[in-house]
Amino acid sequence: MLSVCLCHAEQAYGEVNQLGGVFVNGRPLPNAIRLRIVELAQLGIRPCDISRQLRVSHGCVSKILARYNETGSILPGAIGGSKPRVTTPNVVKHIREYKQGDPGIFAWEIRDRLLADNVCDKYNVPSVSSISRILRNKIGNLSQPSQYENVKQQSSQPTIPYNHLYQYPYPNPISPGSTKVGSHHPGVHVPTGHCQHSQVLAISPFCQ
DNA sequence: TTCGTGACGGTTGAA
DNA sequence: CATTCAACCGTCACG
Repeated sequence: MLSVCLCHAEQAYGEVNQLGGVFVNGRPLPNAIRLRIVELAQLGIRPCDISRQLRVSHGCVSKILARYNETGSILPGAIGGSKPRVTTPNVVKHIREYKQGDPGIFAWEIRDRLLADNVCDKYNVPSVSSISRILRNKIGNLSQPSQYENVKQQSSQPTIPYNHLYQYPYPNPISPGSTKVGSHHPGVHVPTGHCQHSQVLAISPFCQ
């Protein structure tokens, strides 16, 4: 019971599951635990045992392991936000082109051109304020915004990959979070490294 | 017994 | 600035 690392006031709150484990409803498990799940699995421990040992539901263990096998990342998916409704990648691309062709162009002019060029129709053309926001947020310095349209990659490496404020113990920069496809060696690439020799089960190499 | 799955109640964050 | 709402979360229970 008192083996859990409550080091700090951390997120000592939350709810307790059937196995006695602490979790925060709606929030991802801490990276430290996600990492342990993968590590134990690589050690040959069965998912059902991992579940009991870490007190994480087997459904969750199953999900995290499956995701790791697929993407090579232990990180949770991107939560929140909303998909572009009118601001599709294609629209953004055109706006960028218009802006590059005429840096002094007004948002309303861009809007007109989107319609004129049939990039959008009157039902899905972005509002002028949306266009302004696009110019500000996505285009900003139109110096050399990389030609390729990495549809959803662009926001993956601004600063820290995940949770800057959320009080998760962040032991190490697991997989860079973004370039998931990079390591397609599931089962060879667990970013251990810091778990020296001490038994992997020690729960608090990184409290705090 | 183990494990995949999906409903559920929850949080997040770009638009 | 506040609101929307679709994305993801982990747990639980079923099969």
